Amino acid sequence: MVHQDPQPGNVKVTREDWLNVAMDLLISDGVSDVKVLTIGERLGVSRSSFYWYFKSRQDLLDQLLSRWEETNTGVLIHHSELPAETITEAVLNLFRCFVDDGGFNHRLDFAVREWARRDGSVRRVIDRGDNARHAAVARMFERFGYASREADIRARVLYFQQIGYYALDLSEPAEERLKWVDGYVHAFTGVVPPVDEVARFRSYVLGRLRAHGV
Amino acid sequence: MVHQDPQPGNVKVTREDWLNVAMDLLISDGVSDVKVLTIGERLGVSRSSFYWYFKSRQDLLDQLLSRWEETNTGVLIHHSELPAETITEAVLNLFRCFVDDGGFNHRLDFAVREWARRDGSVRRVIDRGDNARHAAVARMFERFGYASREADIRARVLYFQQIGYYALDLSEPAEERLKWVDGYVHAFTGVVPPVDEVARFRSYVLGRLRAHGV
DNA sequence: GAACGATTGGACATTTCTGTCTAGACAGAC
DNA sequence: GTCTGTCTAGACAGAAATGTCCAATCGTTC
Repeated sequence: MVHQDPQPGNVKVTREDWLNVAMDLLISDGVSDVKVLTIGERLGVSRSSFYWYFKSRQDLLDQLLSRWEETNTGVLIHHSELPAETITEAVLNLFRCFVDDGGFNHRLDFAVREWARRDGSVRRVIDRGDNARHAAVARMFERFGYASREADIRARVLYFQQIGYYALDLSEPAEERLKWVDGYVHAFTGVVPPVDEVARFRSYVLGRLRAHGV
Repeated sequence: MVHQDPQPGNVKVTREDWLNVAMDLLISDGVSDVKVLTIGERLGVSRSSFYWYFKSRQDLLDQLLSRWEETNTGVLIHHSELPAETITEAVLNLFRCFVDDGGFNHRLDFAVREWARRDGSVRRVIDRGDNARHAAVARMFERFGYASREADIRARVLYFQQIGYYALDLSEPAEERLKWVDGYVHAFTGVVPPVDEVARFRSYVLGRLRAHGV
């Protein structure tokens, strides 16, 4: 929305502005509502100048998909590789990316998944991401001595369950969701998490909440 | 598609025909592609006669949502209540509704979930269904002696994971998926399933597949 | 301060939907 | 056999989208 260095000539918005508003629309309303007219109206700019920056609507959508690919999957993999003393701590570290603001954006993830249901090329991009995510979580379990097959299954249960949670689109307040954390960790790892690990996670989440004034 | 008893007069299609084709479209292409023209073309009938049977497109959509409500949730709850000797057998019984043809239709479920993301009234119907499903699975765990809190969490892990599996929309062949069954049951219940229970489930699924000539 | 060129706006064409209106077709009742 | 009520087709209107064309605008450069 902010134009760092105003371009020469009669410029009102940049290509980035178009992309940012398009991304917001994709997340909140789905790909079918990413419309040139709507974005133009939000930017206070004529619809036709869109075609200066993009070849077509499809061109814009391709850019959005590239953006998605760079964000969510990378964040999740990074968190799965965070150093930890125990498997339970590793799982709690992974959970952090689901509560971090700059972390995993589940609404974006589902907007893209929905899109993929009707577009084969998007489907392929998603499959690549899901495989990478599952493999990263499985490696996390293996690092703590789980045999390859068990690590694979536990990674499936953990990752699929997390995606399922977002698929349901529950609007559970964070305090409510926190109540179940130790239970989840136990179910995912087969190990009861030490109380101090869980306490550390709880205060991390609550701190985040306060920092953003919820 | 079949007209049991041909209606009097100049009748080509019935209200049911319109609804069936609309449901197929909802499942395969999503609610935004449930279009009067498209359905009419598939039925080989003029678009305008749609308005004889339905007040408007919205009227048709309301009917589709009612149909969904009657099917998926009921099937899942029924399977969660099937008699079993052990918790592992009970979980395997529940799994059956995910492989049965007349069972849980996951593509329909996601078509409706996607729809709910942009329609508050649909959202409320879905929430009701999800609560009922989760409660049914939790009751299943309680029946086998799990304490209320643990039953609740295990129900979440199981149900959310299953929904997550379908959210990913993997196209895993049944044989591949079957490989992990005992691991899943173990992760969900904390109990290693007896080999004969798993074998019974396997042959049930494979029998189903053969019966439908896949 | 005039020319330049990167943007922008408005008019136009086209497609794809929903919904309305009216005349016609067709089986069965009389 | 005509009448009646139940569907059906086609013409029309209108909204919402995408994409094209060309003239207008406004810093920058010379």
